Amino acid sequence: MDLGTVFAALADDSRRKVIAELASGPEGQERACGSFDLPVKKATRTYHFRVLREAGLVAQRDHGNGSALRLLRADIEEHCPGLLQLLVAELRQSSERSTEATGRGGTDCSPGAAAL
Amino acid sequence: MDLGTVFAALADDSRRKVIAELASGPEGQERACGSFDLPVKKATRTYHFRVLREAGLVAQRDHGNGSALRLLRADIEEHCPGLLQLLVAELRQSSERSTEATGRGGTDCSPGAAAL
DNA sequence: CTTCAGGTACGACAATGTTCATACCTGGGA
DNA sequence: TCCCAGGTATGAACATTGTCGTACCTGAAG
Repeated sequence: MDLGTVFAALADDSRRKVIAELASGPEGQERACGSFDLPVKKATRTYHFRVLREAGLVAQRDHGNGSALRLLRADIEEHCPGLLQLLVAELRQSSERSTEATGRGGTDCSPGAAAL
Repeated sequence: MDLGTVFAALADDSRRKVIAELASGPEGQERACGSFDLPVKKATRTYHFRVLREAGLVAQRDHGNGSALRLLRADIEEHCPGLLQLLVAELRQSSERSTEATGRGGTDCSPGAAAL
């Protein structure tokens, strides 16, 4: 687990969002790759998932037709304690911001945002 | 303090080393820009320091002839708790590695590494 | 079987990031 | 005074990254 690779992976907004949403969910949760709302085409999505895998942050399981991501929480907490909290806090802040703006109905309709 | 900018800044080995060495030193310590042993020319060094400044990680004071870096520890700890510990741990590991290899005389001759 | 949604692989491309040479500025010491 | 060490600014070369179109594969539904 290389810090440089991890930081490079987390420098991108889309990838940080994926990790933060996974970290907001329960331990061991698998989430469908298509369930992340990213502002990019699917080829780019595939690319981002690969970067996250190669940084050792997630594992990807192939369902034949679809696939799912699982956060490698134990590894991350062991090598980078506190890192996930940072990302979750950022995600929470951004969803608070959009809740303020619209009055209701921000990003927190995503599963797990209210859970932990 | 933008997480994306911070992670991008810390994705580079040289920049991570600078922050880690500053974080290993005492609070409020000022360290001469030239005292960091980086494997790049001085123009590149200047560039890296600028990236660190613009990420909000360090402040730079001009001595006329030379200049010095100071870690913005309070800001970092407030917005990214635990981040500095990660970098210090990585620095310590790498200097342990070189100490093992040579038997003695690794990177820890740099000021501040043994101090605290 | 045919079609379709979800993914991947590959190549292309623009945008960014990293590195350096060079020229320049500044202050301190010979 | 004249250098020199330490920094910066600029511009160029180069590498990397992020994005996408396209072609392709796979399993499920009709």
